[in-house]
Amino acid sequence: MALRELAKIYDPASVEEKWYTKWETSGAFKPDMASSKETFTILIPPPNITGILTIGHVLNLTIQDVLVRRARMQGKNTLWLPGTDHASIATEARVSRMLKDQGTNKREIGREEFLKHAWEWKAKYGGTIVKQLRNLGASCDWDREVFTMDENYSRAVQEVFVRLYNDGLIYRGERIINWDPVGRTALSDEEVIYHEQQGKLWYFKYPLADGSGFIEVATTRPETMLGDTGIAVNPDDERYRNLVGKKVKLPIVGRDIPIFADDYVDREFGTGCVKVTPAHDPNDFEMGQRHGLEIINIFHPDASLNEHVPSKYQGLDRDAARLQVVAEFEALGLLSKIEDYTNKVGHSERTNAVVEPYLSKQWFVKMKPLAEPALKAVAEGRVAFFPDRWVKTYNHWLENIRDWCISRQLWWGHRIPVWYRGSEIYCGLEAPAGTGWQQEEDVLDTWFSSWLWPFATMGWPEETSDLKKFYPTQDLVTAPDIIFFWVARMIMASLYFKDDIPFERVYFTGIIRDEQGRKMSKSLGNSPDPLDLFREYGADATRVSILMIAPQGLDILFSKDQTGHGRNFMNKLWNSSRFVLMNLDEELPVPLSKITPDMLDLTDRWILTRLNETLRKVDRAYDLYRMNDAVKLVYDFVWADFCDWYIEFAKSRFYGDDPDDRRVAQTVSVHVLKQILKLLHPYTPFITEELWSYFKSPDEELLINSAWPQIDKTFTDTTVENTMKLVMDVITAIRNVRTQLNIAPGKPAALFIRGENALTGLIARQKEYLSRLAKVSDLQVGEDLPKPPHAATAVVRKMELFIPLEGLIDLQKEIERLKKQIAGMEGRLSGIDKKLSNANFISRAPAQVIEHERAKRIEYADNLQKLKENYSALID
RNA sequence: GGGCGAUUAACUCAGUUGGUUUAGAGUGUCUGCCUUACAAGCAGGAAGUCACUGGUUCGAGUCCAGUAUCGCCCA
Repeated sequence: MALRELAKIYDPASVEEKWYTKWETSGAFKPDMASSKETFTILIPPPNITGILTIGHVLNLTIQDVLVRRARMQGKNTLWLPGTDHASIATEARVSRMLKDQGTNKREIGREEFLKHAWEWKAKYGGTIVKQLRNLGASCDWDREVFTMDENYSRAVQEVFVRLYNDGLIYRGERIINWDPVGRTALSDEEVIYHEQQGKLWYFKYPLADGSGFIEVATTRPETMLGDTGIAVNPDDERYRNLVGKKVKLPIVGRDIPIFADDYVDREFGTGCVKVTPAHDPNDFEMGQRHGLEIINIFHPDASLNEHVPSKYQGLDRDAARLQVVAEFEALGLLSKIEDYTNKVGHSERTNAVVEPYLSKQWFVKMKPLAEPALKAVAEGRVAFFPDRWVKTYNHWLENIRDWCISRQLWWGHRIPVWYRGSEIYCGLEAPAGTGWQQEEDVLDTWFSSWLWPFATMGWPEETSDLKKFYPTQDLVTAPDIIFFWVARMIMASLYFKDDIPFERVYFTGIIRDEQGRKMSKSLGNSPDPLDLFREYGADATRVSILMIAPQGLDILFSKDQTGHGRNFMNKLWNSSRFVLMNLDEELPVPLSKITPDMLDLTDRWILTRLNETLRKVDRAYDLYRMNDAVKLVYDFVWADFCDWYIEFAKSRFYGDDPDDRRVAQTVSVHVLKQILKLLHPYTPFITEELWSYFKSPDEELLINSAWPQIDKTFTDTTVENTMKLVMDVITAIRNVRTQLNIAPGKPAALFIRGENALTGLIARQKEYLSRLAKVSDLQVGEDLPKPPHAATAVVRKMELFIPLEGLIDLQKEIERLKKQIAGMEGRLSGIDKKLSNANFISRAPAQVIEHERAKRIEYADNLQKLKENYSALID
C-alpha cells in the first residue's frame, strides 16, 4: 500500500471532532468494571451550570485530562467522573432576570412555577459548559455525568442533613449572619469578599440624658445609629470611668441608652467610646448579649430602613439614610468632625452587594467536631497537597473554624428537610404524618451539596459498585481559591460519612491572570474565550500553551499570543511527522525490535539514549506533579534533539545510496516519533491521535489506549553523548565562523582539524554529516597537520579547526573575532586561577571539585595558547 | 495586625540536595538564509553587578537574617 501524505499545514478543525467521537463511541473513556487492575479516579470540580468555559477551566481541566490519559496509558483502570453544580444564587439570579424581562417575578408566580422555569433554564443553558469540555478533549465518562440536583444526589444531601441533625451537629439559631440585600439571602463567612475602600470616620456627639454634657463616638456607618441601644467604653479607661452607668439620649431617635464598660473596646480607636448596635454588628451583638441590651433590627431584607426607625427614615435606602443622618447631626450641632478612613467592606461573592451584618434565624453546622479529623488526615499525610505550603492555609482555617451558616432564602436548591407545626419541629427524609406541617422554606447552601461530591456522585448512601471500586479517588485538581469552600469541606464530609479520605492528592493550580496581572473577569472583559482560541489555534495548541506557562502553584500571566507558541509546536510536530512519512517506502519500516544494536548509526544510538533520558525525566516530573517541566522536556526533545539534529543527520541517510542504512534510519525515525506521540498524547490528544493513525502498525489500536513508553536499555549507550557532543560542537563552531565572517551558508568550505588522533578520528568518521550540516567539502585531520595560510580558526576541546578560504576571509573580521575569543578564554581562566590559588579552597573543597577545576584549567590554558598562536600568525 | 508567595535578559518564565566553562529557554531584537518537513521555519549573534543589605561557607541565583516593592489569603 502507498502511505498517505500529510497536508503541509495541520488543520485542527478537520480532526478534533472526528477523534473525540471515535474515542467516546469506542468506550475509551469508560473504566472496565470487570477488571481487577489498579484504579485511577479523578472527580471533576463541578462547574456551575450558569458558567461558560474560561481559561482557568482550560488549565484546570487540561491538567486533569493529562493525568487521566497518562494513567489510562499506564494500564490503570481509569475513571474521570464529570458533572455540574446547581449554583443556587447564580442560577436563581439568572432565572429572576429572565422573569423580569417577561414582566413578572418569582413571588408573583410562586415557588412551584418558579422552579419549573429554573429547570427549563437549566435544560436550555446548563449544558453549555459540558459541551465545551468536549471541545477541549476532556476524556470524561459521560455516562456517569452527575448534576447536584439529580434525584439520587438530592437524596444524599437530605440524608446528610438528617444524620447531622440527629447527631446534634446541625442546629437552628438566631445569629448575626452575612446578609446579601440583593440576593436577599444569608451567606456563609466564606462567601463574603472584603475589599479595601476609601471611607470616612464620623465623630458624633451624643448628649447625656441628665444634661450634664456629651459623649463622643466615632463610626464608619452613621445610619446604624438609628439602631443603637448602648454606648461602650473600656473599663480601664480613666477618661470615661465616671460616665459608666449613666445614660445617653440618642439624637434623632430620642431613646435613652446606657453607657457601660466592656473589655472589647479599644481605647485607641476613635474617641475610645463605641456606639453599640447589637442587631447589625457581630461584636456589638456579643456585647449586647453580655450586657442585656435591647436588640433593634432597623433594616428590611433589601437593606432599606424598616418601621423601627423614625417615620421620616422609613423606606430609605441605607446609603440615603447615611447622608440624612449626617446632615441631621450637623444641623443639630452634634457633628464633631469627619476623618478619612480606609476600611474593608464585605461584598457578596455572587451579587457583589455590600453585605449587611444582620440578625436572623438560620441553620448552622457545628464545625469543630468535623474539623479535627480533617486536620489529622492532612497532618498524617493521608491527603497530600501539591504544593504543600497550602497545608498551612488549610490548618489555619480549620483551627479557627466557625459554624457554617447553611440556610439560604432561595428556592433553587435542596429544600431543607425540616417541617414545623406550631412549636414542633420534625427533621426527616419524608414529610411527617399528620396534618398542619409546614416545610422549611429555605434551601441549603450549594456547597452543602458539593461537599458530598466524592461519594454522592458514586451513589452514596447505597453501597454501589462504583463506590466499592473507585472510592477513595486519587487526584483532585482545583484552584486554591476554593480550598475552604470545597476542598476542606469534602475532606470533613468524607471522613464523617465514609470514614475515609476522599482523595489521596490535591493539586492546586495557579490562578490565570491577564498580562497586567489582573484576575480574569467578565466585567473587565480581559478573559479570552477559549472556544475562540480553539478555533484560531486548535484545542491542542491551547492546551499545551497553557501547560507550558503553568508552573506548579504559581499564578499565570496569560495572553493570547502565548497560544502561538503551542501552535508553532504543533506545526513542528506535524511537519517532522510529515517529513518522516514522505521518506518511508511503500510500507512501514520494521519495528525497532527487529534491529540489532550493531546496525545502528552513531546518531541512532544517540537519539535512543536521549529518548530514554527524556522518558526518565518526564516520569519524574509527573511524580512531582511538575506538569510544565514534563511538557518542556518533551518539547525540547522533539524540537532540539529530534528535529534540529537527528532528522538533519538522517537526511544524509534518506538521500544516500546505502539502502540498509536507509532502512535503519527509517525504523529509528518512526520508532522515536511514535514514542513522541505517546509522550505528547496526554497534552495534545487530537493531533497525536491523528498522526498515530499514519504510523501505527495494523495490530496497534487507538493511541488513547496504547501503552505508556518505557525505557529500553538495549539501546542506551553511555559514551555516545560525549561523541555526539563533539560532532555537534564542531558543526556549531564551523557555522559560527561562517556567519561571523559572512561566508554564504551554502558555500562549500574545506576543513582541517589538528588534534589528537583519538578525537579527530571520531570526527573524521562523521564526514558525511559535516558535509551536510556545515557544508564541509573536504576534510583532513591529523596530529601534525600544518595550518593552511589564510584560514579562519576555532578551537573545540583542544582541537584546532582551520577553514582555509583564501580570498574569502575578511582578515580584519577574523582578527576581531579571535580577539574576542581570547578575551573570553582569559576571563574563564582567571576565574579558575582565582579559585585554585585560594589555599582554603584547596584544603576544604572536595577532591572531586578541585580535580574538575584543574582539568578545566588545563583545557582552557591549552585553548588559549592555540588561539593566541593563531592570532599572532594572522597579524604577522 | 498575622500568614503565604513573588522579585533572574526588553517581555514571560526555568534554574530540583550550594560546585557541571563566565546563569538557561521561549518571545522580541540584530545578521544571514524561501537549504527538496516546517518562514508558524533554519543558522548565527547581542543582551542579565540573579530586588537590596548583611551573614554562613573554600564556594551562594540556590541556605540564614533583615529591608524594599508587588500580589494573595486570614483577622
